[in-house]
Amino acid sequence: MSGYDLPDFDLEKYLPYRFTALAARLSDEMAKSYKYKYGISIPEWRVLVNVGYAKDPSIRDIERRVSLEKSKVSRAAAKLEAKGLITKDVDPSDRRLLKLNLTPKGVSLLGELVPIAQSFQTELGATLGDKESMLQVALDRLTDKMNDKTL
Amino acid sequence: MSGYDLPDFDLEKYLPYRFTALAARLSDEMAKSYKYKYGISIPEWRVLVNVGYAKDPSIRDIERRVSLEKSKVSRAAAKLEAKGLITKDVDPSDRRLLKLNLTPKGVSLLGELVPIAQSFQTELGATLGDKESMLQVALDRLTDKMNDKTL
DNA sequence: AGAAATTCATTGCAAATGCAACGACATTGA
DNA sequence: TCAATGTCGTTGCATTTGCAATGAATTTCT
Repeated sequence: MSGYDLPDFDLEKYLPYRFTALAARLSDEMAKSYKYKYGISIPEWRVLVNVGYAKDPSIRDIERRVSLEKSKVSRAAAKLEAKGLITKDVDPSDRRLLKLNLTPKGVSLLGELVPIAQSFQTELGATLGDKESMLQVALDRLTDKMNDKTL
Repeated sequence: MSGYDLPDFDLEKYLPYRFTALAARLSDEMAKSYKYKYGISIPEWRVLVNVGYAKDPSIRDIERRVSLEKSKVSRAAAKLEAKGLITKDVDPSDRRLLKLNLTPKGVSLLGELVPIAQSFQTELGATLGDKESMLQVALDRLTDKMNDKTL
């Protein structure tokens, strides 16, 4: 018959595989809404939204929060700065750290982008119905689990 | 006060963001188990497992199933072939397609890798408890939704 | 205090990636 | 039938990425 002599394995339910595929689909779909129109890349969007919605994040903060390599964050931040969307200032209380902040231009761009993200999220919520809160709990659990591993 | 004049937005619950971060954590954690020891990369693992557990997949099939760029699949497949883990044969019924198959060496390697994936999956299942099936349903819904978009 | 170890952000460089272009094959439709 | 269109896998090339190394600042330990 067809098939090899391999252990049973249900690839369709394998979580790392499912999350990876779905995350790529969701991110690419969102990117279509801003990439061409606003000329920013996926890492730039991720950094920008973190600067807007986390308090004074450093490069390292964003690395941890978004699971984005610090060199990637650093380069995305440099591009956002070059575009006049954020500023980078050394943190006076710890001069190793940078405090990233939005410029008025950055605030204005985020103000356009966020509603797009909101409506995408709403759309996803609609397809999930009452399962969304369960999903959020499941994601919390898995995230905590992975945090423990990294300690 | 701190904060900018931005629309309300709960970044912590924003699904594309959550999935992306979690997928990266899960994949990297798994990769630690095989990357060094078996010398294969993440894309190689993904292609290999698809060749093993989907029936005669072509490059294009894998592209769709895994949301992996076809050039990425093509190059991963070339490397797996060079390592003697898979074969690539033109499909006689449609000579544009390749049929990817495991070699005995590939079967043997997958036979070692899959149990590692299994036990990781079991571990994740344990932290999710009875929520795992809900999670799978939620993932199904979102996947279907994204498939509709791409049509 | 001050030497050693740690933490941040940046950068150089080799490797990986994405995208468009290409050749081979298949399908459509006049 | 055969020209036009579409699909599949590969590849060239510019860009992006990851990783290790670096320099600056801080913390830890003796």
